[in-house]
Amino acid sequence: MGYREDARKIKALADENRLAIMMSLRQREKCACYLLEELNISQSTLSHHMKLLCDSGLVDYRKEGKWMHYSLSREGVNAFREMIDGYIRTDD
Amino acid sequence: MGYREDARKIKALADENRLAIMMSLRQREKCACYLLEELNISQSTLSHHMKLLCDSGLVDYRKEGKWMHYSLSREGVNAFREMIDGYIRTDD
DNA sequence: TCCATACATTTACATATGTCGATATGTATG
DNA sequence: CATACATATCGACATATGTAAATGTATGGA
Repeated sequence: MGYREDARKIKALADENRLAIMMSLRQREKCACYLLEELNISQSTLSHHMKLLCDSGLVDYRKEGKWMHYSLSREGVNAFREMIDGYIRTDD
Repeated sequence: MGYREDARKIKALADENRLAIMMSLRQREKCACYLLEELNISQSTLSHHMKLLCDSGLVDYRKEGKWMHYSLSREGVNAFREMIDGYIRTDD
């Protein structure tokens, strides 16, 4: 069973800065420089967090010139929800 | 904002052994000694994981004599689901 | 009361993770 | 091409986390 992979995806969300990023992305697509102003973290730290979120599939990216635009991935988010549900559903 | 508390709860699920425990508890209530046989971990490690799961609210416990019986908490699980949803919902 | 059983707590340690400064890479613009 | 800007990667470090052995605590039976 692939508990390791699922744990890795859940870990992508298990950090307060990444939760703040997710909340911000719920509104609309944001570029990295915008997120950087919202959060009190360094640019390298933000880049690290965005990599984890993108790798997990929760966040999509779009490169436009010098800018990286990040947004919630509808597919990734739905897959995540179902994955979580597989662990916490109580089968009434 | 309570990102820290939410991150803590999500972390409770972000481990492969704890995911295996959740899958096992989906079937029915289990005592610690039973879980111990299912998982290849030491007794102290299991106890540690159960504490994290109980603290997160996802798992309920019931003490019966020498035995500890663990089960999914319906309330905790529903609260967890909604908490997660608050971060990944895309507001269509 | 003594002992075995079931579980929790403590302690120690190796690995994982979050963080930032420094540096590298890529992109537009003069 | 040189420079500025946006972002990624690297290196180092402190803290968090998962793990198990040893020990502590509670419960029940002989």
